[in-house]
Amino acid sequence: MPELPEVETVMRGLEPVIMGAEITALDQRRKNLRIPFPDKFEKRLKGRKILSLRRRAKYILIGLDKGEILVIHLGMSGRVSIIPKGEDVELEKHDHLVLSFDNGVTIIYNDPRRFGMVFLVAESEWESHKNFAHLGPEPLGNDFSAPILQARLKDKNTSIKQALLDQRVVVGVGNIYACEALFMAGINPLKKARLVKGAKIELLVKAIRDVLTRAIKAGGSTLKDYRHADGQLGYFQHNFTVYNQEGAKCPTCDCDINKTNGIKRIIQSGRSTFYCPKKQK
DNA sequence: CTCCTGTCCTGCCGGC
DNA sequence: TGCCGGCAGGACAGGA
Repeated sequence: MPELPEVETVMRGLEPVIMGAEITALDQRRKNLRIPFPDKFEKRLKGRKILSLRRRAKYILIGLDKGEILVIHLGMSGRVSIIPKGEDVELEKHDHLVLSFDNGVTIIYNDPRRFGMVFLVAESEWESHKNFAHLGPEPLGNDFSAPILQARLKDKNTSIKQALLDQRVVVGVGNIYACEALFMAGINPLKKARLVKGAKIELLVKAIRDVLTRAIKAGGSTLKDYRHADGQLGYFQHNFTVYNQEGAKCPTCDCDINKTNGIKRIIQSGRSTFYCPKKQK
């Protein structure tokens, strides 16, 4: 599920609720997700105060006192729910972690497919940790620009679509926003990455930034009191232009009039790509 | 090295 | 109604 904007939204939703609070209990309801939960997990969390919340790529980093970071990755189907003080905690299927805080709030991590990860890493070592060491630039940060993207694409023999999904090239872009950004930039997803350059790179950088920024805004606007009505963070409805729009008319050209049949769906590396063959050359 | 495929897991949807 | 195949927003290991 979640790409950068959804992860950012979850983090922003958690921040005002748990910042400064102390963890009083952990109910760990199974032993692993994709990877095992940390040894002595509750012991290491209990009594810890939340000092910071950050996002890196699609990871949420929750800084604890005593020098450890609680790292959460939502995988494909992870969700976080906030149960406010005074409300009953009713557990549902696939609720794997239940964190209680001294301010009365409860946080639940739910993940049906269990592709997510939750682990601890020392504050001083997280950047060299194997999950973070090879990550590319943040697309909304200063280290993401046309020259930098071009440098990372120039030796890539794969398609531009697959290159954008490679977290070493740029982080946070997943299947949906890769499709959307390529559409905005007018680039064919099948085009070889190394052949995307010049003005097209400029357009692509702008498209990636725009599409992610707009999605974060949409996510933020769905956060009512920093959570959905049902308490869930992480899922919100977007209107995608091409993603999941197979057969629809492309909004910016007359592709379906000349019976090219509008938005097309193809498979690249086993994953769906949606695009307009007329607009995206 | 790079690139591609298979795999982890459950839920949902459409076709028969 | 039930069963089955296909597909789903991610990321990794392993093989070519």
